[in-house]
Amino acid sequence: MKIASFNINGVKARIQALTDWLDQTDADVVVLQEIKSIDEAFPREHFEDLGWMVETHGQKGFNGVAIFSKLPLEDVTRGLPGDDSDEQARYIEATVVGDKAVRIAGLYLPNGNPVPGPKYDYKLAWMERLRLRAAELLAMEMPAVMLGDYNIIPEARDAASPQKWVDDALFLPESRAAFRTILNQGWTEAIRARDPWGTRGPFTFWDYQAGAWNKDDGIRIDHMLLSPQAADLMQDTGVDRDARAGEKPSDHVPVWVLLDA
DNA sequence: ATGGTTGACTTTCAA
Repeated sequence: MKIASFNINGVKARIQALTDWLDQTDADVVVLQEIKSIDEAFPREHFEDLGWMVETHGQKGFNGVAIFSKLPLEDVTRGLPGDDSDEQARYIEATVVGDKAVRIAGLYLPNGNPVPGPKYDYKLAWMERLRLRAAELLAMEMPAVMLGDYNIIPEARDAASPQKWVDDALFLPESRAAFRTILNQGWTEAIRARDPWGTRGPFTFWDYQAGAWNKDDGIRIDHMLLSPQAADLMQDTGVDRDARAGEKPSDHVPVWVLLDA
């Protein structure tokens, strides 16, 4: 079972680029972030006609997540537990049944800028709720993957120019500590499991501004966390960097992990 | 060089 994540930065603007990428990936399951669409306006039939089962959790204008699958989906839930007053659409879960059942959580973690302020407070509060949900997923003792746009630069080597990010919500010590606390529950970060000693990158995001892509001035903020039962099944993982070089690209590229499941 | 670009959806915010 190949599982991928892609922050598409608007499904309407990205329908061609997303369709082209889906056509050449051999993923079985794809989680999407920043669909920037309400459920009723999502081009569901376009993707269903391409063979995908489509589950969305959208909102007007911003945010919004989705799961596409070519395998059966069960027990779909929308929203991150822990705050009934939270109206931002950033989290969706489903169980995908291949040779084995895998619980998939697709997430779009808050950006948190500017710091300090209510947006940063919301980011940290959201991460605390994610920590609690992550512990519940681990307690299931089944293959589980939490993946998406974490808006966290875990370490200096995950940025081409780390000094540019020292005051940014993506790289502040409190943000990184909250991410590390979740990891230390027992999750395995897929990319680092493949390449634990890598010195720089691989990057998953390049700003549209200031020629960041042409200078390879990127950061690694899209992550895949595997439960121990999922980590035991990992066969390969990677980043589809070429997606940033196409026509009208997203500012993120897809990341993926292959499980023996 | 304190800029620059993109998307959704409106005269501006979010990233």
